[in-house]
Amino acid sequence: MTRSSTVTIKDVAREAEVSVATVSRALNGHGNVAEEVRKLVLATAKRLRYQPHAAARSLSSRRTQTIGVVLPDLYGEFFSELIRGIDQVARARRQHLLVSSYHGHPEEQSEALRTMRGRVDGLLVLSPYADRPGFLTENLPAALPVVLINTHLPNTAYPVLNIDNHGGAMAMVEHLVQAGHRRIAFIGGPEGNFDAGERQRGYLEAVQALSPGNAPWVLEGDFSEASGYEAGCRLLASEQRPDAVFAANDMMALGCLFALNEAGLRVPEDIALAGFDDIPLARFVHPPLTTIRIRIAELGAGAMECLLDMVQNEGESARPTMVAVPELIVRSSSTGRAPVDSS
Amino acid sequence: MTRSSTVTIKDVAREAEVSVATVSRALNGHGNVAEEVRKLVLATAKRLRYQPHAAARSLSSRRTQTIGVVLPDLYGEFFSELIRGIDQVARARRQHLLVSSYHGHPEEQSEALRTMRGRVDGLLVLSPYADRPGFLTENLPAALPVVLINTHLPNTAYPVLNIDNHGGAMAMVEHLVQAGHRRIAFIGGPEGNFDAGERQRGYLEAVQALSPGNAPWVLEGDFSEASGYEAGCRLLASEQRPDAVFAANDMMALGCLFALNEAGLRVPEDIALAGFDDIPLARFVHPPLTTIRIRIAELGAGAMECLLDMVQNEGESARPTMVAVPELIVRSSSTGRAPVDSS
DNA sequence: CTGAAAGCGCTTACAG
DNA sequence: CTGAAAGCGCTTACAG
Repeated sequence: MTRSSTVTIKDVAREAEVSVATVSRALNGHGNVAEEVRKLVLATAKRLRYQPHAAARSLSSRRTQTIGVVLPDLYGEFFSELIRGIDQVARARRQHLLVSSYHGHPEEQSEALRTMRGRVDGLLVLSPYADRPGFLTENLPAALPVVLINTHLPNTAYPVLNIDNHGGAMAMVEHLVQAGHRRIAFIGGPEGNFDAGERQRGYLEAVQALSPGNAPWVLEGDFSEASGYEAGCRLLASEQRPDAVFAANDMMALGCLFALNEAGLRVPEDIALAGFDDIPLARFVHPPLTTIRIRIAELGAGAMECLLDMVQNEGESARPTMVAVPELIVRSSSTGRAPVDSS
Repeated sequence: MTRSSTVTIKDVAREAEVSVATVSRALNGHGNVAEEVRKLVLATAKRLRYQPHAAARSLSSRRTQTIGVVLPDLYGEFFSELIRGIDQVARARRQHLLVSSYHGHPEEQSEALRTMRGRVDGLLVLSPYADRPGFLTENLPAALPVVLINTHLPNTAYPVLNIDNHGGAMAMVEHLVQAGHRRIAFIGGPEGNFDAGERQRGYLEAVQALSPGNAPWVLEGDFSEASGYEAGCRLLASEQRPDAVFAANDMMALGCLFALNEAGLRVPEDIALAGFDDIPLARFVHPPLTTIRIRIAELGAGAMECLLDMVQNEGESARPTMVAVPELIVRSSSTGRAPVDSS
């Protein structure tokens, strides 16, 4: 009556009347074991409900079969989606996932990185602090494979998977112009936010390229619904209304929509509206919101694939920087025609 | 120039000119180390950027500082919230989180449980298969502390944290009755779903107790928006309309709302409506939906606290079954008065 | 208070 | 193909 908790490789060896080395080899599928013996060992292990002790195996094999995922938070749709993608790949490739979130100070995060030693074969990192000099290199073993997600870290040796915010914003402006809108205002995101900056840069470039007669028109915002509402009010107070408003994220677009509704303007007949992110709410509001969708799960899955390739190839970085391509989602908030006289 | 990846306790010992035993004791805060020596060791470890190897430590100390979280999925608001609560406690108590999701067959899940050996000090389990005989006991070391979440497993030795679906449904019916509604219809959830069953049981009991003159009125549903819509249509086709509709979840309530809107009925003036779950959308629809909120993050946090107490107390189950208390969220979909002549 | 040594449960050259 | 043995990097009785 051995309890499953205490069955070790020794027990299996004794029971099968072979050495522990042979048990190890048979269980790990090393070719050099006689077929007879292999079968016996496997059967014995199964009968005894033997389960290798992960820590012991890690210690001698230097492999943990575990990937660490370092995120700023575990909450919300973005991270939920990201983890879903990561988890899919992890399961398919039989890896465990050690998640580590932090919120606090950089020191706390450094600590989180350091305690990963001996726990993981590689690390997926999404951190606002990743671009600090030494943050990664000083806290991580030099040999540990690392893949960065949505991190702006130029000249790094680590592969980085980013979201093409710039391209997404350009695609949106292009759509709005094609729909007949000329004067397109933009509600920006928080100062210093990289995603927000890239979206704005895309807007500015696209307007210049596709609607050169109209000067860009940028309103301040901070990604909150309230800031979108305020921007909408400012827009309404201006002497000449734009044909369309493009908000740097959906929440601000919804706030703006609220302001437009209050003022009795119809969307998209009087003014078109677009956002960025494709949050679940986007398709439930009236009118449903044109926006940019990012396949976040795919981003996570891609990062995980890349990382596992590195782990298997002993750190040889398989691919360089990659990018998640955003997708334009056209809904009715933008499909109305712009006033003909506006061009 | 030792690289941080290769600094071991031996290096620290050599550098500080003490034994590895002393280094270990100093680093782990065991009292029996001279203050002088302790300081020297700590300084040396810091200077060398020493980081203990987790697997080695686990192997000899039989502690991993890691809790395994076994969930059916990592996706969606429920799991996102649950993990958030679990993570909060984990961080506060300096534990790592090994997440394991599965979707597939019970065998796959058994395998997931078994590979936890040597990786975790305890397990948080939310599994539709947990009530199968032997599913837990046969795949887990008998000594491993386990806490079950939202699992219907009677007579188990494991602590279980459940959601009080029954009480929540009763509270909702009570609210509707107090708001003046008498004939209250119920849209049920999927056959065999425990949560759905409990909600329905709560509805039936409360109607019998609080509105004895009116027979219960249960419509079929399966938690999908579409099934809520269909139920709404069936309701509209019946000869006598109910005063209120209570759907077993919010998605069905929204589907029902859509059907009522189509038919030109006003909510709550013509018919009141309520759901269960308090999904984010619930407060954004018109009218905002009265519903039941479950503090999922608190559920996760409570489970984690309970589990960590068990781990620290060597498996002594601190508390028995506990329950997450739902909260009634009254919004305008239910606040209208029922027709006076209906009672 | 400190050190030498055994041991945790595996894997993996090294011989044969 | 197989086994004896060293070793992975720690912790922890056991002596002193």
